[in-house]
Amino acid sequence: MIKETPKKGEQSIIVNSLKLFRQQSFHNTSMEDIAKNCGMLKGSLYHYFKSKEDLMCKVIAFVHEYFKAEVFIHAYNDKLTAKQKIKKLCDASELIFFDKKTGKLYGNIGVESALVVPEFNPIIREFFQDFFNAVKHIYKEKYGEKIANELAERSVAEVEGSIMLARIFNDKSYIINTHKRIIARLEK
Amino acid sequence: MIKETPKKGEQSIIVNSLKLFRQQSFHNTSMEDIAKNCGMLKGSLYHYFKSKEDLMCKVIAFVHEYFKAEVFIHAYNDKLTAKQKIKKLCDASELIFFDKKTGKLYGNIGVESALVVPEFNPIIREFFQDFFNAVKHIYKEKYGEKIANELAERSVAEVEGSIMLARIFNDKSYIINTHKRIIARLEK
DNA sequence: AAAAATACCAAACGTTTGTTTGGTATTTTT
DNA sequence: AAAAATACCAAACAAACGTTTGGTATTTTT
Repeated sequence: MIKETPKKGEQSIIVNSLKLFRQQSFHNTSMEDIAKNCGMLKGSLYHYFKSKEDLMCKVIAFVHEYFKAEVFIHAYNDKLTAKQKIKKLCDASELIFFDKKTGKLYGNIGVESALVVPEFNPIIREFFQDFFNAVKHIYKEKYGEKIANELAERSVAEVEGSIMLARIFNDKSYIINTHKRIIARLEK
Repeated sequence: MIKETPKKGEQSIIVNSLKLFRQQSFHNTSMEDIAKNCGMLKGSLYHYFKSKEDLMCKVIAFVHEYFKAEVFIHAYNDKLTAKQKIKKLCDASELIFFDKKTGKLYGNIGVESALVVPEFNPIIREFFQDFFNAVKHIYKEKYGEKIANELAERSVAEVEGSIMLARIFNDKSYIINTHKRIIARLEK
């Protein structure tokens, strides 16, 4: 018998939800949207998640793990120079925010909902803490503790702000220019 | 006869809505919330606004005008030096984002909803265009067209990013530090 | 092989929410 | 003074949404 059913199970629901949340935001995605995308009924989702917020939390955690494994990790690869590290980090995050197929620009799903659903706040903090630590770790190769700290804080703010502007004006170059500047700060 | 009724009329509804939208965001504020705050029934709101989105658009426009009159305007006061201008601009916006009474931190209501409600996008763009122009106008006193442009883009991104971080970590210093840096770029 | 857990379906529930309708005082215009 | 516009009230509506319940195959465990 050939199984042609869409992948199910918790993990696949999370991935499908992530896709929808990225495309249409948390508030504009209903449990029915998600269920349909998974080939099941919305009530069935409650077999895996106790609420929509619970699902979202697990989606954010998934994204967090993804960033750790695919983006932040480059900061700790000691085979690279500081400049190479930051470059890899920027490239990897561009791959996430720019959809090469559709040309669409995505934001950080957590950020946008963290300010509206207090429940998400703690996990978003963890995400940014890791983001900050990764960037700081790179700058510390070239700068002292205090300056590295300031540069990291500034870089994270600049990146997040430029992602927002990029989405509002539908123009990637805000992000690309910010990345260039961040890399330049490590230039010899 | 003494009139003790809460102020009504379109303008006062807008101001009341702004207060609620700032405190609880667009999605977490219902028409009933707004009506109650105005001392009327929610149906009555439709005498002034044809939808919740229409109301929000007018609230955003109100904020935009407020920023023009109280914040951006300092960029064009030619009695001030560039440094004085940017300083006034930063001070004025801090007055808006920090609630001295409650200690609460507010965000830019439009930004957070523009990414969720496409209808708001054009008016938010106008807001940022004016913001950008004001900052650029200041930097042009010291730098050439191209650098002023880049510095303005960067400053706006940094400010917006730091507002976001400030709210997520509930810590004003992100904004304060960013303002300091922006001012420092005009130091002799 | 029996028991238990898993992975759903089908349907309904209850609440919230934005919006509409019809009417009535009050104010403004003519 | 009559007519028209304004500023609401009171009530209902309709749709969407997250969630619950009860049940049934299927798979896993014992």
